[in-house]
Amino acid sequence: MQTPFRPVPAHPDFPAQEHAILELWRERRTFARLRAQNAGGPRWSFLDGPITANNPMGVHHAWGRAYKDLFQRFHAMLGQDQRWQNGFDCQGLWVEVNVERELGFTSKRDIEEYGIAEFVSLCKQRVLTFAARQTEQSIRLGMWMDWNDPHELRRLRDLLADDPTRVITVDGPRGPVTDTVEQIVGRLGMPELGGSYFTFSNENNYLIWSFLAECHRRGWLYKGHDTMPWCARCGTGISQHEMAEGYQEREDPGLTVRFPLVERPGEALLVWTTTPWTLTSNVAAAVGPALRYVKVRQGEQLYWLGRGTLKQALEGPFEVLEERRGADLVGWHYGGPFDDLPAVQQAFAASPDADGGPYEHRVVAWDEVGEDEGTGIVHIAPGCGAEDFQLGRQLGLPVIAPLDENGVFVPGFGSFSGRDVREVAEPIVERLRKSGRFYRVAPYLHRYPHCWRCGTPLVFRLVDEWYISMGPVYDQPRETLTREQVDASLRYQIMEVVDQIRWIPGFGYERELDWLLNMHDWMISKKRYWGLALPIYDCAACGTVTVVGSREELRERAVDGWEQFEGHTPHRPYVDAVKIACPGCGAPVERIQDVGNPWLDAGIVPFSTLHYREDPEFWRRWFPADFITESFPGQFRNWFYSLLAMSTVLRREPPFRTIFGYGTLYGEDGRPMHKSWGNAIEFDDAAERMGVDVMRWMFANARPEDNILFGWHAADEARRELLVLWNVFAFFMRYAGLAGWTPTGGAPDPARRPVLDRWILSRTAGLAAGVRERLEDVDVRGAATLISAHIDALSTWYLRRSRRRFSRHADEADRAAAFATLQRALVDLARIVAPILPFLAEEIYQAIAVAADPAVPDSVHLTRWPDGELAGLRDERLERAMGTLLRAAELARGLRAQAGLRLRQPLARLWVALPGGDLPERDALLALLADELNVREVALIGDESALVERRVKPLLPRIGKRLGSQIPAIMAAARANAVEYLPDGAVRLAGVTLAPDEVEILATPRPGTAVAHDEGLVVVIDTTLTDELRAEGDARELQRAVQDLRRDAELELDEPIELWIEAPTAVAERLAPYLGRLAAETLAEAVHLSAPPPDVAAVEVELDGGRARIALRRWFGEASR
RNA sequence: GGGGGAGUAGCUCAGUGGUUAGAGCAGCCGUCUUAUACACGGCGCGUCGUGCGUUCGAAUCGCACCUCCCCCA
Repeated sequence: MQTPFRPVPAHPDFPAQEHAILELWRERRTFARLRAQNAGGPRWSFLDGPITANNPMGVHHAWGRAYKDLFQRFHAMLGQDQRWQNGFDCQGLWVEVNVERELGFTSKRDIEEYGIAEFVSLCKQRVLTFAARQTEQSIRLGMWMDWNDPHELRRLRDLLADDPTRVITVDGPRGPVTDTVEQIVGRLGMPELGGSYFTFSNENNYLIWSFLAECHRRGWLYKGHDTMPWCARCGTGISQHEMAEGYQEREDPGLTVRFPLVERPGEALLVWTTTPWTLTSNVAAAVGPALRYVKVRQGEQLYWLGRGTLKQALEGPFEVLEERRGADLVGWHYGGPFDDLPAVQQAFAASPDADGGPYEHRVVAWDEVGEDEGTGIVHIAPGCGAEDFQLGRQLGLPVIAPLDENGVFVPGFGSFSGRDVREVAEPIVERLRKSGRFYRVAPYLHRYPHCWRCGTPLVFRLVDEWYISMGPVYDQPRETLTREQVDASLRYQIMEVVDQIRWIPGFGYERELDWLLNMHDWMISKKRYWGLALPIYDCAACGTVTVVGSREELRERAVDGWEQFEGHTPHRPYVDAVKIACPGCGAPVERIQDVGNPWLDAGIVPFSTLHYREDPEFWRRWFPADFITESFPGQFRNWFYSLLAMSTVLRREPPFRTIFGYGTLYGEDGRPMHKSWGNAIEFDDAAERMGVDVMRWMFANARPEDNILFGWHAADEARRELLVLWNVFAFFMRYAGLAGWTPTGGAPDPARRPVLDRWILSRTAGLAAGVRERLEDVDVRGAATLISAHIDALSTWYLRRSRRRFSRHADEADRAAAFATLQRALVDLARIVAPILPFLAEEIYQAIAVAADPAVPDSVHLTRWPDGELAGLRDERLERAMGTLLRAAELARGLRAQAGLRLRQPLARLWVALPGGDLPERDALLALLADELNVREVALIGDESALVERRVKPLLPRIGKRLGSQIPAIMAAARANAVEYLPDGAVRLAGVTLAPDEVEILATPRPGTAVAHDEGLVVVIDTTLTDELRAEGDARELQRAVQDLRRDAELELDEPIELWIEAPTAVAERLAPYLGRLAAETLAEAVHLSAPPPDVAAVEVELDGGRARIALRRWFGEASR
C-alpha cells in the first residue's frame, strides 16, 4: 500500500480551505446524513431565537450563532436527535423603517398614499431578501441548520412582487405543495415546506391570536389611556421595553420662564423646562413640599425659586429677601404662559374649580421635585409627560393634549396649530419674550429618549393603547404570597416559571425576576402597518371588546368583508376589511387598526414552530426546549420575557430548561462598532480574511458574561494558536509521506508503546472526557482552555521530544509506534474540536483519517464523541509523573540560561531530587529529561543531600484560627529555618508544636549552589565543561550551521549534499569523532575537510575551539574531486 | 433617585482572608529548530480607585467617598 499522506502547506489559507470543505459537505450531503444517522435517537431540543431578517448579519450575530452551531454539533456527536430549525424574525417597525427609507418616505401619510397592500408586500420582500442573504452567511459560518435554498427564497420574493395570487407548485420534504405565492410564503417553515421558520407565517400569527384571546378571556387585556412616549416620525407609541434602548445624549434649550403670581403682584415663579413646546399645555407648577424656597430680588424683579438652585438657575447678581417651605407656596395662583390659546381656555373651562369658575394655574406639591437641575419648581403638563399625567390624575388637573399622531399641533393652539413640534422651540421663546414671560435660555445636554429605530427624539402624547395586565405587585416577600395572590397576578406566575429554569450566567435569574417585579403592563399595540394584525374588535356603539382567537372564529363571526380577506395572509390591509357582529349590541365592528408588538411574534415560537395546535404529540415531544442561547442585553425585557409570559399564560410551565446568555460585541478599541469610527468589521470581510474557524475560536475563548472586543489583532492571536495545531498536523503529513508510512499494522498495541506515546494518548483521553464535561455544563471557554493546553502539550512536549523518532534514523518499531500514536492523537483531537472548529477539524480528519481508511465515517461530524473509545488509554498516574518531569525540565532550562550554557552545549550531569523520592516509569522519564536537557546523565539525589536543606512551610489556612497572634513569630522562625524536627513528623517553631498535617516539609537549595527547587522537586546542573563536552558542543554547533545552509539553499528535506569543512587542524581533530553523525543528520554523502571550491558560497562558524568555514552543494551522485 | 457590576502591570483580564498578587498580549533579552518568518524561555519597584475600620494577617471582609458601565425609575 502506498502512503496516503501528502505534504500540506506550511501557511494554510484557511478561508480557501473552508470553501472547499463547504463544497465537500454539499457533495456528500454530510448534514442530511448526520440527521438521518441520529433520527430516532434521544432528543435534544434546541430552540433558535429568531434573527431579524432585515439586514446582512454582522460579526456580533456570528458570536451567538457560533454558540448555537457548536452546541448543536456537540449534541449530534452524542447521537442526539435534533430539529435543526433556524428562525427569522420578520414583522415590525424595523423592517418598515428600512422600506420607508428605500422609498424616500418621511411620514405615515406617504405610506397610505403609496398603498398599504403594496407597502406590506415590500416588507415581506425585504424579509425574503435578507433571509436569503443571512442563510448564505450562516452557511459560510459553518452553521448547520435545515436551510432553505437561498435562490428559492429570492424566487419567491420576485414572484410576490410580480403577482402574489399566482398559483405555483414547490417541492417540500413530503412532496410537492401547490398554493398561491402569497400563501406559500405564509406557510414557510411549516412541515410541508420545511426550512427556517418565519414569524410572519400564518401559523405564527394565528397562534398569537389564540394567546391574546386567552388573555382576554382571563380579563388581562385592556385599553389604556395615558401619556406615552411617542415617535412623531413613525407615528406610533413606544413601549416601556423599547424606551430603554433609545436613550442618547442630546442638547436641548434649557429654558427658564416666569410665571407671575396672581395674589402677589410683582412676584413670579421661575420655572425651568427642556421641552419648550410643552409650555403650551402647562396647567400647574410643582414644588417639593419639604424643600426650602426663597424670594430674591434682581433689579426690579422679584422671583421665587428653590434655595438650592440659586447658583445654577439665576443669571447675574441677586438679593435673598425671604425664605419659605415649599408647602407654604402650594395653592398660589399664577398666570400661565399661553392663557390666550383657545385649547387652554376650553380645557380650563371644562375643569371647574370648587367655586364653579374655570380652573386656574396653581402651585401644587409633588415629592419628586428635586434641586439638582432647574429652579426647584417643575412645570406640569399632564398631556405632555407620563409623570405629569400621573400627578394630574391624582390632583384632578385638566389635561391639554396638543399633538396629533404626526407630532403636529392640533387646532386651538393659535399660530402653533399645524406646525411640527420639532420646529416650535424658537417661536415659543419669541412669544414668551414678547409677553414678558422669558427669563433665560441656555443649551442643556442630557440623556433623552429617542426612537430606537429611526433616532427621532420622542415626545409624550396622550393616546389609547392596548395592554396586557401584569397583575398587582404585592408589598411583601414572594415566599409569603398565598396561592390566591399568585393566581391573581401574572407577574408572579411568570416568576414561578423563571424559578424552574437554569440561568447561565447565574445573575440572569435575578435580572429577569427584577424586571418582572418592576415592569408595567405590557403595551402590545402599535399604530403601524407591517406586523401582527391585533384581532381586537372594539365596539364604538356599546364598548364591548371582542378578541378573535383564530381564522376560523373570524370567519364564523364575519358579517362583512370576508371575501376581500379570503386567500390572504392575516396582514393589513386585507384583514382590516372583515367586520364582525358585536356580541354586545350586534353592530358591525371593525378591527382596531393597530399591529402587534413584535416580541409577541418571537415569544410564540415554542408553540408555533412545534405545531402546538395541529400536532400536539409532536409539540409534547419537543417542548420545552432543552436549551436556548441569546445575547443578554435587552432580552430580559424582550425575547426571554415574551417567551416566559406567553408560555405562562398558555401552559404555566417553562418554555425552556436552560438559558445561556452572553454579552455584547465591541470593536477592538472597546467601543461599539461604528463605520465612521473605523472599528467596524463586516461579517463577510471577517469570514474571507480571517476565516470563520479563527472567528469561532475567538468566540469560544471569550468570557460569555463579559463583552468581547473583536478585531484583526485579536484574530491574529487566535490564528497563531490554531497554527500550532496546524503545524503538528503538517509535520505528520510531511514525515508520514517521507517515511512512506501506512497505518496498516506494524505498530505495537498502545499499552506497549513508549512512555511518551502512552502519555499523549492518556492526555487525549482526558481531553475527550474533560471537554465533554465542560460542554455539557455549557462552559465553552472552559472547553477551549482545555483544548489550548492540550495543543501546547502535543506540540511542545510530545512532538518536540518525539521528533527524532519520526526520522529515517529511528528504530523501525519505535517509528511505527510514533506514527500510529500521532495519527491517533490527531484524529481524536480533530473529533474533539469539531463542534468548535468544524472546518479545521474536517480538514485534518479528511487528510489523516479518511485518506488512510475508507472504512471510517467520511466526515469528522459523522463520528461520535470519542471519550468512550479512549477511556482505556487513560493513565493519570503517568500524567502526574510527566507533570513533575516537565517542571524539572523548566527548572533546568532556567539554570542553563543563568549559567550561560546554551542547550546545544552538552553537560555531563544533572541531579534531580524527586518529590516523594521516586516517579512511576522513572528510567524512561529520566531518559527523556536527559535528552531534552542535553545532559549525558541524570542522577537521582535524596532530599537530604548536601545540596539541599529541609525547610518548613506552615499551612496557614490550617493553623491560622488556632494560633492567631502567634503566627508572625512562627512564620519568622520558619523563614529563619529555626526549626526542630520531632520524631513523629511534627515540628517545633518558635516554641509551638505543629502537627505533621499542619506543615509541608520542602527540600530547598542551600545558598550558593546552582540549583532550582519547586515543592520538593530539586534540580542541580553540573556546570563543569570538559574538552570532550566542548568538542561535542562544537559538533552540534556545526551541524546547526549546516542545516541553516541547507535551508538557505532551499534544499528538499530528503536531498543529499556534499559538504566542505575548512578548519585548523586542532579543531578538525576535535570534531573527527562526530563527523559520521554530522553527515547522517545533514544528509551529506561526502564530507571534505578542505577549502570549498571557489564557486560554492561559504560561511564562517564561530566554534569554541576556533573558527571554521563551511560550504555545501547539492549531491549529484559522485564527489566533485 | 433606587438596584447591580466594575475599578489590579502599557493593553485585556485572573486572583473569595494566608504573609512573596499572577496570566495573555505588546515591549526588551535570550533559546531551540530541516514543524523553517514555527515555537519555547526569561525579564514586572503594580499607591490592587481613595480613606477609615475588623483581623495575627486584607486585592479579598465592613463602612464612607470618587470614577465608569448596566438595569430600573
